[in-house]
Amino acid sequence: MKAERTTTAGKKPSRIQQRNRSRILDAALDVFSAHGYRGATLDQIAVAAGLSKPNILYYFNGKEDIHVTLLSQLMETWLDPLVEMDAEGEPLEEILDYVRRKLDMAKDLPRESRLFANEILQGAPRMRPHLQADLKPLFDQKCAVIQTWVDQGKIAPIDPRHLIFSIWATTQHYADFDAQIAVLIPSDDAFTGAKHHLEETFRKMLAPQLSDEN
Amino acid sequence: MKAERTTTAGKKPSRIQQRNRSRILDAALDVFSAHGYRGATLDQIAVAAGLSKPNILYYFNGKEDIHVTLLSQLMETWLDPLVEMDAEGEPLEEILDYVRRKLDMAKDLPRESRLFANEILQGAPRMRPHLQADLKPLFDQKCAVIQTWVDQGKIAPIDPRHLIFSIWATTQHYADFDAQIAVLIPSDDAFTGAKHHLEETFRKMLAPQLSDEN
DNA sequence: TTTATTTTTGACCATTTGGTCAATACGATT
DNA sequence: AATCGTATTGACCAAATGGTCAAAAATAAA
Repeated sequence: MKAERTTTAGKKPSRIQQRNRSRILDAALDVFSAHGYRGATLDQIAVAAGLSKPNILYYFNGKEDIHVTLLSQLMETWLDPLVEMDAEGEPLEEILDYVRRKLDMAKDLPRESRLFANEILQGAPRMRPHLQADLKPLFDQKCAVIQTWVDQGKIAPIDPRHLIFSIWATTQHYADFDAQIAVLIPSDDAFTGAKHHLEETFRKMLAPQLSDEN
Repeated sequence: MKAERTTTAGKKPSRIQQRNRSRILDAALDVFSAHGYRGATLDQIAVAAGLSKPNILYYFNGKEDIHVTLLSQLMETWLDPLVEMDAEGEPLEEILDYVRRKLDMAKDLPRESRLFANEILQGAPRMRPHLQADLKPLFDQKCAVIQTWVDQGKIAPIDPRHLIFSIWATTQHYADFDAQIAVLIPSDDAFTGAKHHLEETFRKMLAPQLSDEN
């Protein structure tokens, strides 16, 4: 029976273990997000982490194990902004806040955004289970919430599913397609301009039809 | 001096040559768009093309040559919808038509969309020159056109650059993130729903401020 | 039918890459 | 200081992969 200190750590992770595992994960995030799964090599990750390759295999069962660990961790962070959207809050502000959180995320966590994008682009081979188990229920639930807002006339009649897709697409675009954007506009402008633009855009998109709203 | 029948074909390409080159490119589009540059192998491309690996190296100078050829060809197709946007046309309709063309493109050419997305995600290592030389000037020119429409009050005041980004993001999203969308909604609905949603969205976004328009 | 030219391929190669392993260095506990 | 479990690594390995090449087919030209 193997030691197996990776998947389900038998006991408590030592100080040094915790430090090295997170070093590796951070390095791997760099490399995977920049080159994709196949494009990343253990040697690159090792160098970036400041550890030897065998040492990395001491902390993780293999390349895929690192990648999966990364994606699993990411999922939580990734869904959080949507989780926070409150059914009890003021509809328009709730959605606009969601957009803001998503855009901040693209700005502050571009590596994570690209890691995710890469995985989905390749058909989500290692992530579909997570999507099914975690994203789908949350998505359905929040769609229902938005639908009630629509039904109550609090926001314009809109398909909640495509609204969410639009939010994902427009915000993540600034992280995922950064290389293209950098060619087209001064890169420092991008996020400040985007913030204003998206705020205005979604405000107009969601403004309830003029009639007798409360 | 080498034969060099790849880059700048010295003479006229024979029937068989033309057929095989396009077979290879089509197969490569499949493989590259599905696995990314590094993830794709010459063997996969060879099998998909129904040719032997050495035979493929007979028609192209190497893996990178195939990839670059593909990207170069794609660029033209990819920019076309934006090229067609007519400065003389009716502003709102011109932009909405652009959105429609872009969405049709995501629907009909998902492989191309993913190939492009993959390349940009990796930092556009092989495409930045093309972006600078082809995309940038076109982008600037069309931004100027849209800006005049804004200045004339024909459409709502909006940053043309971010408007275009939003169009790219929302349309390409349906091709690039297909794997995710397929988990969330019945896949056949996606594009029809998207068409209506995006039409409404951009119509609202661009509706000129209510005042005395012509 | 010959001859010249273009295609095609089996057999190889050098490198890269994910992964193993025995041996060594290290750190805490007694 | 001796001991024991934890960390670390140099040396390897097998498989995968991009690419080469000389020889054989196939095709076109004479």
